[in-house]
Amino acid sequence: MTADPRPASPGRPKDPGKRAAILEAAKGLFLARGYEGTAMDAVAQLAGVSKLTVYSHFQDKESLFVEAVKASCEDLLPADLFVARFEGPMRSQLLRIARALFRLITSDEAIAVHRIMSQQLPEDSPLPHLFWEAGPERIQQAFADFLRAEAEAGELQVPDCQVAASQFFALLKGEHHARLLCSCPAPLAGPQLERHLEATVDMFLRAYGPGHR
Amino acid sequence: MTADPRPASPGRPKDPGKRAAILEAAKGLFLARGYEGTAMDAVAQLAGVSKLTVYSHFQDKESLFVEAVKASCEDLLPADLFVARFEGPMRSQLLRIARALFRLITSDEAIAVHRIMSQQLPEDSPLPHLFWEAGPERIQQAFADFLRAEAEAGELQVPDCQVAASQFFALLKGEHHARLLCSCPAPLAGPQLERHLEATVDMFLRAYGPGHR
DNA sequence: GCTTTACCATACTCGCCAGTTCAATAATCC
DNA sequence: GGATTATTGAACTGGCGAGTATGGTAAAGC
Repeated sequence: MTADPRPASPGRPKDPGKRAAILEAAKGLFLARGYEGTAMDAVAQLAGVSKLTVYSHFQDKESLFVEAVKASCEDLLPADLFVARFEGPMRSQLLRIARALFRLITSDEAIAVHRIMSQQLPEDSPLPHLFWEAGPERIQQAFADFLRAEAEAGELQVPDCQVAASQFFALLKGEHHARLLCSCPAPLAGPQLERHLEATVDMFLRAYGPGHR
Repeated sequence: MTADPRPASPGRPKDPGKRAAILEAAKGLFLARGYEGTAMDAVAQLAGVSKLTVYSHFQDKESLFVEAVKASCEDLLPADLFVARFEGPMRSQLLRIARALFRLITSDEAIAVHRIMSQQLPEDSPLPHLFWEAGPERIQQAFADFLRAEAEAGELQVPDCQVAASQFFALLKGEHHARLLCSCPAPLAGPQLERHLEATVDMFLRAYGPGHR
């Protein structure tokens, strides 16, 4: 409906390619240097575009910031859910999920977005809710659904799937995620990473595995 | 040794009260408004002091910032360890510890410090390590020691106390801490809070409680 | 008394940056 | 063709804020 191929206005149409380039540049700079640390001139230059063009596509710096962060949030969402297959023993499935999610939430881009959200933004900014519901909330919900299905199949004993999903993510993020946010990372090489994932899954299974009590 | 009552220099000595006032004002403003959002004039005014006095006590804005954040970190440390008493059943003890720690890490000041640490600071800034070792690291270490003692007393079965302590904190922070950081808090009133604490402790006990396997 | 240093108030310099103005050129619709 | 709008480059405005300069007053040691 809004995809009208005939532009309602006469004259030269705006180049959507430029808009995309500006948005891409803004995503990179805002995530890397923060809001204050990013000058509009820098965005224009990186996008290969005049500053006035930036202001013709976006009302002001704050609008551009919001659009850029929104776009980054959507980038992070792996559209396909991670819980497609129901094969193999529970521990292997959980390990596979844990591995994928851990890579996602410790990615440079995810950490950068998380940092942006941790600044104190204007009181009425829509970004926090937007981020939370598009990101953690949605993934956690999908995982809770997975748990519910497995519980009904008798593979798990989970009294409250929401709580269990929340706990799983808390364990998975663990100390390392907090350290990444604080730019105080402990080196987490391959085998240590795998040990962390196993410790997470094993603790989860001791609490909710079949026949635990 | 450095507490020489005789000032080595002649002339009027610096007023340590002023220095403290400046530092106090800086702590408040930096934590509330961030580095960029805080003007030196504002610090001076809030401290009831001339701007030049600020610059006579601290070299520049960045030095003041570092000192203020360092001081805030130390404020957060409850000098007395929380694991003094060994009375009552394990679940009650853990609940008591969880309650105290949760109040600490979700306090306004702790969240503010956490936010500061989440900005991307200059590459070589000493703050992240300083914060981490004075804060989470130390508390977690104390808790690990507590676990070790209990394990030796047969109250718990903990193969790796460091890992277990880390997991306990991850669970305790949980979803709520992340939401606080993102200014996207879910209301966590009294009874829900207590349920969260119980869920945390119960999961921990299922994993490491006596006779779990 | 003298000297030295801390403090105050004000005004100032200077760089950074958001946002605008202007004159010219390019693309598109009629 | 003409009208309309997009885009450009460069110069410009205006505000904010870090850090400094100046001239004066107050407190300490001698």
